[in-house]
Amino acid sequence: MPAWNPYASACPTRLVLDRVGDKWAVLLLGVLAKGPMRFNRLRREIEGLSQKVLSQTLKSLERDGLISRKAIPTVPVTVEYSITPLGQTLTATVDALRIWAETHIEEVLVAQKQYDEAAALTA
Amino acid sequence: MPAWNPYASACPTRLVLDRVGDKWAVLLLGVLAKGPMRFNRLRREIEGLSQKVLSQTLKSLERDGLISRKAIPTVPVTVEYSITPLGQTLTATVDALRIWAETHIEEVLVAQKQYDEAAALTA
DNA sequence: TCACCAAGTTACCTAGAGGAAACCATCATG
DNA sequence: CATGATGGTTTCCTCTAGGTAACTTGGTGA
Repeated sequence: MPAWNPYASACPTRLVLDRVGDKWAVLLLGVLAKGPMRFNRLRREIEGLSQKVLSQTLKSLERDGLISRKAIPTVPVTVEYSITPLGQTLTATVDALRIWAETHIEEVLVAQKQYDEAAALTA
Repeated sequence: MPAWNPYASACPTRLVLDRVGDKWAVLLLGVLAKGPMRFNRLRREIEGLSQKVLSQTLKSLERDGLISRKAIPTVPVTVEYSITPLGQTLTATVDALRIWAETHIEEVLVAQKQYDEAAALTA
């Protein structure tokens, strides 16, 4: 195993953090983890997500092998997106993060409150 | 527990993803997990990190209660940053992500290669 | 013929993140 | 007196992510 260098874009840590740090990518993986879905359905399901960004995000997720795209020759053609086994393993891991957040959010909020109050005194 | 809404900035999921998606924040947590460190030492340790962003990132991490700041009245004054117990639990969780990345990077790279080759054919 | 669905692409614009580098205060040393 | 260390703040500038909205392609039905 090479010494991973987080500054290099090729570092796997950076790759996964890029995905995980992307709000829409996480949301998409979460939705698709529940079952396959078509393009416009995803758009309606995830409020606030524009066509452009949806298209971009789906592409990069597909490129990473986390989701797969299947064009079905209906008329008009429908395109179904589904999560891959690889994508499944990632959502499982991201879930650990979600659980951390739900477990510790109170502590974070308390810390923020204290910090802000202390800052208010100084100002 | 309320139904967490990932669109709201108050959603804990978004909060933790904001931190985790921040390259420098993750790097800082990683370094501080190994032991306390002073400002300028951090700057030298983490190549490419500007003073401004270091300062900003340390502040937000401190505000979230993930690290703590201690000014020591030496001369010139030294400021020591260290990870909190709360921060420790987060780094442990983020490690799961790092492990996912190291475990599955090969699959992702293969997927990307296949995707790019297929795209090259179409073009 | 016109209108409408699908799934995108493209052009345009703007706000914000982040880098570079200068500036600040304090004290000690040469 | 000037320089260098400490730990920052401030200004300026650039670059890109992402939003809006219009356009595309192809086929179907009114």
